[in-house]
Amino acid sequence: MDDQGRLLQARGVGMAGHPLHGGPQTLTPHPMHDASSDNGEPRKQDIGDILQQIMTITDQSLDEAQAKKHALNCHRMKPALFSVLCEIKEKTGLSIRNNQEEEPVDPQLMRLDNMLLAEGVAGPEKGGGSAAAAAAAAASGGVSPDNSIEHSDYRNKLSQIRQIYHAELEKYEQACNEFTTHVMNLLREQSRTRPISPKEIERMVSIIHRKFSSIQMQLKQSTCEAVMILRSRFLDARRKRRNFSKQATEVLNEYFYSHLSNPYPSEEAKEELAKKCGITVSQVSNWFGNKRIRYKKNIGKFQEEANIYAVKTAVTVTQGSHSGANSPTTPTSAGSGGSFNLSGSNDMFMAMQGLNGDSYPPSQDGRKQSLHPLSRPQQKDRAAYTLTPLTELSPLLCASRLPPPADG
DNA sequence: AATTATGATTACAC
DNA sequence: GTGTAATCATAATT
Repeated sequence: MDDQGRLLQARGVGMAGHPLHGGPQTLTPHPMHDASSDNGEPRKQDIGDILQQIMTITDQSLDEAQAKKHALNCHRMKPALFSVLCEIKEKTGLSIRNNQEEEPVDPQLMRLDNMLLAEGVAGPEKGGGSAAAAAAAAASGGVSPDNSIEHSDYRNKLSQIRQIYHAELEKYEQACNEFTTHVMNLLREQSRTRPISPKEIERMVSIIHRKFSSIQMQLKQSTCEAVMILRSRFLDARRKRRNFSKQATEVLNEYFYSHLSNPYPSEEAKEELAKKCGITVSQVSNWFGNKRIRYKKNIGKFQEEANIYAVKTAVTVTQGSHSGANSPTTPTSAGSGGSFNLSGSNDMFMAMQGLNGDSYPPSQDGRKQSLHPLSRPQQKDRAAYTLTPLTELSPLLCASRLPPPADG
């Protein structure tokens, strides 16, 4: 009962106090007006004083403020004022949107996180689970000591990045926690003089966290960038091209020349070759792709090589009656008469071997220079490389003549 | 330093 | 997906 009466009275003051923000003087009761008949007057004055003190507390020095705060806390009117503030807050608090805004997990952040995890930067310590390293190990088949140096170099740099990343992350986390606890303490202390709901504290904390996580995101971003640069410098096979080992090339060449009529290894064959050579299947595919096109473009140049491997495999193949023998360069399996795709048969290759291979694709220097990166070679250009069908070519070949260059 | 060899990548066709 | 052809970027050679 008494409480309510006080509350009501206090509320009156509180309401009046609202416009007070503009000018506190209006609220301050005049002491001389003290008619002494009304015992509400001194209280009014009290409250006015309290409010005045609260309003000006920030203008004072820390010690002063601390003392004032303590005084206020001990003030007999404090509970009443507090409850008033509670009520006001309750009324106005409704307007404060409870913006839950459950962060929809920033996709950008997720991407960064995933990448860092994949690169072994964010993952478990020294897990070696670095996908890159694992892939590299798989690719090398464990038989390439030459590039292991580079990989260790790469790993060193990566762990350096990793170290920095973790150190920074920890720093941020620590700072975040420190700041959060600081703010929470502040709010908790303030909650003695003004009502602060746990929700508000929560909100504040989440705001802080969001700010810090945006800083973290920057860190992650730059770390990702660093990793990307490192990758492109060390792992981009194109930049760091290494020739295959001699044995690997040998194995590949052996297969190529012993299947010259159809140099298209099946998936299984590729896998086996890859295993034998300690390279990946796609590397085998690349090799055959390159080999086919380069062989086709200039058979003459590969004559010797073809000879070597033909002889090599010849030992294993039973040589039937080989009369004429005017061309010892004939690959063993060439007789099967398969087709080397697109440009004709291997028969043509064999025939071409007797020619000056260097001159076959007509000089392309001019073309090359005139070819702007933006203007793609058209069918016309490609035609220069497309061999004439054997049926048309053979008479010429018999005559040991080259087809005249395109320009005449 | 210039040239050639070579593995990888790209664009395109099927 | 496979292939070719052109091209790139580097390694190796001259």
